[in-house]
Formats: sequence, structure tokens, C-alpha cells
Amino acid sequence: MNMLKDSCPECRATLVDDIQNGETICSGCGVVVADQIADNGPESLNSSMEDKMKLARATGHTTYSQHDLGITTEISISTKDYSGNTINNQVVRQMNNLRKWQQRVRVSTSRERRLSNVFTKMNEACNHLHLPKNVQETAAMIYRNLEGHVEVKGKSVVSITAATIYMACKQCDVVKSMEEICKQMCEQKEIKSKTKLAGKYYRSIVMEMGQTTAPIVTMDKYISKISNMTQTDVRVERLALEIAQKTKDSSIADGKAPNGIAAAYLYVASVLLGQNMLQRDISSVAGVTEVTIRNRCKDILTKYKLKIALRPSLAKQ
DNA sequence: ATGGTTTTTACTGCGTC
DNA sequence: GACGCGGTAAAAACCAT
Repeated sequence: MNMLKDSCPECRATLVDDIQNGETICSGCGVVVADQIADNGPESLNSSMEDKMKLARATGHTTYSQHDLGITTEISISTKDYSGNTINNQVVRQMNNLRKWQQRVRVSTSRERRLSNVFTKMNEACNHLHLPKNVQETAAMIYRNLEGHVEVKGKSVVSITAATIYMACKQCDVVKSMEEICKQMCEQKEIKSKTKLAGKYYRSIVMEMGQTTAPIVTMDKYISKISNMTQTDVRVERLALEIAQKTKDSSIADGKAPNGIAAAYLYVASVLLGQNMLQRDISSVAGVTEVTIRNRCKDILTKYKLKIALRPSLAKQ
């Protein structure tokens, strides 16, 4: 993955990391080269303890996303000593016992078990969502900071975890909806309720942690996100951003779903440039219906007296 | 609970290819 | 005739009170 970071295989322009979406994007042609910014940590997602041991490496830094900050010493499983000489069987047995007990002691208290559980879920969710490492670390740090401020016992682990990831995304300028996060964490039938609950927890965390203002995701982030997901022509994206910028002080966004408005900006921009993206495609990616896009388009066009024919065939005349 | 607002659903007709 | 679009009414969802 790292070798892709320097220049685009398509046009050889410089690549930039888009931390919003955890992607690496070409500054020239806008193509998404790598959908996950390289993570050089231990590659031990679902492996056994034994594999973890083999792959373990001293990284020289601590991590918030492990319950013990990732600083424990682990007893090697090798049957050779430091100098390469074979260890006799009795010592090997002793070391196996030691290792077993170390594991038991390591996550001994209920708090540690809880942290371990939460961070495992967090890790899985962040991997599935292709979130960069900094988001995961931020989420873990937020969760740690909850202790003493917000009571987590008795609350849904999934929803609390989702809420912290959501907050971490906002802090790291990554656009991810609560629903997207919850989709990766629970069964189909639970998504709705858990998402709702996570939203509730998120608000209470914001209140309790003394943050008067939650970070605000701006319109341009929504637009960039949707256009990245639809492989939109960069010119369309730029125009959409431009229109959004010019109309941002108006009241068309009040009380409306931001992704619907972002979708409408993109649609209007695509029509203006003769790109004719389909309402259906944009709406499915943006998570709104075509009707919503049409209504937001109407708002934008009437408000700004932009006289363009939305029907592409008419626009040519 | 309620009432106001927004979004979705489901359906319609129109023009174009 | 299929497709994409624009419109509408009613239902559903959401939110503050």
C-alpha cells in the first residue's frame, strides 16, 4: 500500500491522503488509489494468540485502543532461548504455565474485561469502516475519558462504542453517519434501535463532557463524500462546492437533511456541466430519495433564480 | 400525547430515445 | 415500450413541547 503513496498510477500526479474518508486520492485526476490509508501496526486482526505472538513487534509507542495501552510484556512461545539454544522441556512447560497465568492476570478486573471487550468491538468496526488509525485511537481515548464522567455500566456496549467512534470521526474530520457505523456493529434488525440509542448516548456524552458545541460537519464534507462515492467528475464536485459556498448563508438548509442538500448541489452541478448524473444514482449513494433531491433542487433554484432546465434534453435546446 | 415539519412511498403523466 | 424526470397526495418519521 505504501508504494502507492507517491504518485498516481493513472496520471503520475502527486497523491494526497484524504483523512476525511481514509482514502488516498490523486491530486491530479481525483482517482481514489487506496481506500484505506496504510496501517503499519501488527497484522493480527483475527488470528490466534499464537499468531499474535509470532507477529508481535515492538512498536515503541503506546496505544489507547488496547485496554492495557499495549505495554505488557508477552512471554515468547519460542522453544529457543535468546542465544538460539534449545530450552529443555521442563522450562518450556514452566513458561507455558506462566504465559497462561499472565493472560488471566492481564485482564483480571471487570474494568479491564470491559475495556478489552469494547476495544475489540471498536477495532473490528473501525477496520470494517476503513477508518484510519487516528480515528480509532481518538475513539479509544474518548471512551477512556468517559470514566468518571458518564456512567457506561448497564448501557448498550454497541451503542456506546458507536457513539465514541462517531465522536472521534467528527473530531478527526471524517464524515460517517451513525447509521453507517452501527451497520457494521450489529444485526440487521437491531440497526435502527441501536443507531437511535447511540445518538442519544452521543448527545449525553457531548453534554456531560462539558463540550458546549459539538463539532459541526460542514456541507462541503458531505458533498466531497458523496461525489467520492459516485466517482463524480472533479469539475462537477468543484462546481457543487462553489454553489454550496455561495448559497451557504441562505436558509435553504434549515431543518433539512444535509445529505439531501449535498446530493441536490451535486445534481444541479452535474446538469449545469452537462454531465447528467442520474437522480437515482445520487440518491442511492446519499441515502435519500429522488423526491428529496428534486425538492432540494427546487429550493436551490428558486432561491437563487437560477434559470436552468433540469430536464437534460431541454437544457440542450 | 400532540402538532408541525420533513422525508418517504407510491403513483401519475410527459418527453425522449 | 423503456427510461428518466417532475409532480402530487398520503403515510411515515422525526422533533420539540
